[in-house]
Amino acid sequence: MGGKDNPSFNERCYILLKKVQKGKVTTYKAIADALNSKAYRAVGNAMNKNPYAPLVPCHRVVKNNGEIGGFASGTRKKIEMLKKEGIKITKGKIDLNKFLHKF
DNA sequence: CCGTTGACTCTTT
DNA sequence: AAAAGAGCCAACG
Repeated sequence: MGGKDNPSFNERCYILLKKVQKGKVTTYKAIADALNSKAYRAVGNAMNKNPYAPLVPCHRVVKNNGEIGGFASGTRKKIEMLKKEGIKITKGKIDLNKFLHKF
């Protein structure tokens, strides 16, 4: 981030995501919305490539329906990290009313 | 420039 | 409730 080109869509995702504190999550849609875009999928792609982990906590991004979503190193890992941060996952789902970060 | 590719989402079966 | 279809959009070759 420090010495890159003009902020691409991806960069903006990362900057936004950095604001999500431990114990909270956000969704692909929420990020796209915050960027005034409908590029839900592009957000996922950005996370998949995230070069700034763990500074940018891409594991705190889940699906809009509370399911976990994917993870470059395996969804299993993602779940464990989230649990370790205090997020409860019931039947593979997160209660967004409780854990969703508000931008 | 055009076609493909997804860590997606919404609607309709 | 679960699956299938359609829509979306940035990145890459």
